[in-house]
Amino acid sequence: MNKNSAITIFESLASPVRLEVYRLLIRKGTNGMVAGEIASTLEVPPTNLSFHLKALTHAGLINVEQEGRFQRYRANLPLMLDLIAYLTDECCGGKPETCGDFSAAAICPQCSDSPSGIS
Amino acid sequence: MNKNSAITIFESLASPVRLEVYRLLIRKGTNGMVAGEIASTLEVPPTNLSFHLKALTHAGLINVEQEGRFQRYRANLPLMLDLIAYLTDECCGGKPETCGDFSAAAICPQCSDSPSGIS
DNA sequence: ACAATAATTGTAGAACAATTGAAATAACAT
DNA sequence: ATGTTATTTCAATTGTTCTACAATTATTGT
Repeated sequence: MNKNSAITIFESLASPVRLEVYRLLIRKGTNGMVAGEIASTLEVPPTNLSFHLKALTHAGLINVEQEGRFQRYRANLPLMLDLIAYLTDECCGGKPETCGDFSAAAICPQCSDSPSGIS
Repeated sequence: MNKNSAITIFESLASPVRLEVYRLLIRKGTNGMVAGEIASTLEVPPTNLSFHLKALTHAGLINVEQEGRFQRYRANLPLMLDLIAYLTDECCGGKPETCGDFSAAAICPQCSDSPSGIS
């Protein structure tokens, strides 16, 4: 994970259509969905959906696999873990004792080690 | 957390300047930073930084507190937890047995309960 | 009161993203 | 082979966001 990848991911999820696509695919888990199903479920014209699927795929947030004339899309959830790790990389400057009320034990490695960090 | 809040958060972090501000403030933890410090650290003109700080504040990603003529900004890390919970809300349709190789145990509540989910 | 410092607001032009419809590509069925 | 279905690409239009400069507000120090 780096700055450019993170930006691309955030740009991808900053669109209502793409956010709904991503959340839908997370709900569908390993099965995923083919493009047409996504289009009819979310009531987005196929041509527009294709534009958004391309953006999500380019960001790595979803994967695509061909099935005959269908394209099956699946969410890439682990990428979200990388992104969170990138954001909280050097939380509290790596000094747990300064974390105090930062209140993000569940997300910040340093806060978890802090005396006031709730595990 | 709802769709509009999530969109606003993603839009906020989709800008290189704002992403760097947010990461910088996470590193600074509870101390935070005043606007001028952020501007000089990231080498962004104050007028432009102000524009981005407003967007981040509006999204709830950072908080601001007045200190005399300074404005001290701090990251709101817990909001990130809400966002992640929103994304993974109904992961795998709530059926752990279908999670399979979804490989997101650390982030998806259902996957964590699944036989193949790694805790 | 006056000047200096910290930060924000308003405005305008440039850059970028989203949507649409028409056309193209590719796979399948008859 | 031909027609049909699934999906993507292209081009044009519209709307939004970014940046910079000038002006403004608010606080502090003399």
